[in-house]
Amino acid sequence: MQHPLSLYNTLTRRKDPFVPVHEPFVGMYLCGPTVYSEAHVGNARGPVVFDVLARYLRHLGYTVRYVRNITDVGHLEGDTDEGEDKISKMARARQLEPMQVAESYANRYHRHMEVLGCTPPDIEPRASGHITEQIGMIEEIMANGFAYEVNGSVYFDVPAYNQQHNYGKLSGRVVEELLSGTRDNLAGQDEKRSPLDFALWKRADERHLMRWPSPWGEGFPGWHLECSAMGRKYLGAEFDIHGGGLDLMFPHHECEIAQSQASHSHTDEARVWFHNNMITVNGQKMSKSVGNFITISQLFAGDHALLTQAYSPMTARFFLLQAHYRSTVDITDDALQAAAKGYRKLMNGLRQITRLNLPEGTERAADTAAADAELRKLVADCYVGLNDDLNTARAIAGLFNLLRKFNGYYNQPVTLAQVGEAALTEATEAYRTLVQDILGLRDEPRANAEELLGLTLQFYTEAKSAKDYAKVDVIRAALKEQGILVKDTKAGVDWAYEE
RNA sequence: GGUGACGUGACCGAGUGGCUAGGUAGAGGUCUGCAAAACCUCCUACAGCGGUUCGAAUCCGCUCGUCACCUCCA
Repeated sequence: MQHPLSLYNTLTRRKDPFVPVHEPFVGMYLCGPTVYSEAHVGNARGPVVFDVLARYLRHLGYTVRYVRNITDVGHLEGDTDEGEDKISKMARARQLEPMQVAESYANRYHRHMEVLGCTPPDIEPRASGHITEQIGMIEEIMANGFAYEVNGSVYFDVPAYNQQHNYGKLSGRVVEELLSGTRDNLAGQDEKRSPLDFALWKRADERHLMRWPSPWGEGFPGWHLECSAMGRKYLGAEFDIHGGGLDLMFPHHECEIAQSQASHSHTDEARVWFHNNMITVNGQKMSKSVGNFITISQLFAGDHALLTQAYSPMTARFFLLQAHYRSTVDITDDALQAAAKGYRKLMNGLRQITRLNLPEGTERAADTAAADAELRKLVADCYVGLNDDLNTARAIAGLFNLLRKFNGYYNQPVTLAQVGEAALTEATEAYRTLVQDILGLRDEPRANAEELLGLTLQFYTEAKSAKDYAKVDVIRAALKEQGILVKDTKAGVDWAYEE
């Protein structure tokens, strides 16, 4: 498959041409949500960007298998090993079954992803459903001498691993430097041989709600393990693209690579490690711990001190895609307002391209070569942007340039006659494809049907009192076409759905 | 402290050794009953100071500033 798509690979620190392991198949894995609280806008960036990547790869003709996990077990609270996992903690606080908490947030996450236009992943495995696989992986790592058991917990032996492999290859870290930087941070880590070691399996204390039997007693899996285990199960020992937020690069993804190397495959799990940058608020990373976050629900409702109004899901998607995924993007009310208008403009273009017909009596120019070439260049620019490390910002800029052309044709049919039919069709189809299929921006109906109906009934009432029965009949018939019955009652005009 | 990024016009935000980014906002114009939309024109910026170069916002150095990771985080 010939195409010039290049992606920046964190592992190689440069843009490399994308070559799948098993063409035409592409396996991609994205670290999904930990379903113990409401997702914020920052959490939406990865899925949106990864969705565009999946859409574009499909557009290029690949058969994509997209896996995104749901983390419903295990992530420790804080950096001590005494913590309880987040879901258990919340469940205890609310007197709920832990899975109830997870399920409820997972459902909400799905709704948000849906309205954000994210195609569901092909497989959405849950950590809790893959305990067996995770235990199996731990056993492999132990058998290879890269993990040890202490008091019912199993730890990954980073120094041992680093003697044969390179721990830190993804994030550019050096084990010696990491060691020197962690000296005063040893509280509660006495079970570990090295402070860099990380848990593969944790013994559950009596308070811990989520627990599973294992060869080492009752416990739960470590926080980096699920992705390695599930990625391997559904995508193979070496798959194509592993994505996630930049803040997962270390230690999470670093540990994933170590686990994969140490257990079985001697691969880096994925060929391309794909990291999106953070959303900032006033220049500072949006994060749960800092508390400067806007939840997705708050954004959609306009329910936040930083927001003057509600912003629709598609506005949010457009806003995210207007920046390149490897840049930080600062979220402000002004920026969102600008995005809302830009998004609308793009949507108006979607309707505009259906109206570009040569008027009766207008002759198409004999030689359209120049105009055709110009139009094709504008289309090509969009793809150049996408191919260059999925630069959606450039692609969108290209779309606006195209749209300006289309609007010009519409205003001045003379100029429309200068361009050939084939080139025009290509361009309008490219516009539609890029906007809807690749960027995944759909037209959100803006008009409120009830209000429009109310307006129509107002005209109906006015026509009636003016005894303009011709108009009255026209309105009634038109509404009947839409399945709406107008009802003249003593109390006034009302309506009902036709039964 | 270690490591790594970044500083673009009123705002957001691409990009790059020489060629218009784009969106939003603002000004003028065309169109229009008024308006809106659209189109045309304008506002032509790259933190500061040096250096390399025929030429740098783009490469190098220094200074200032901001941020990220090193701990749960997309």
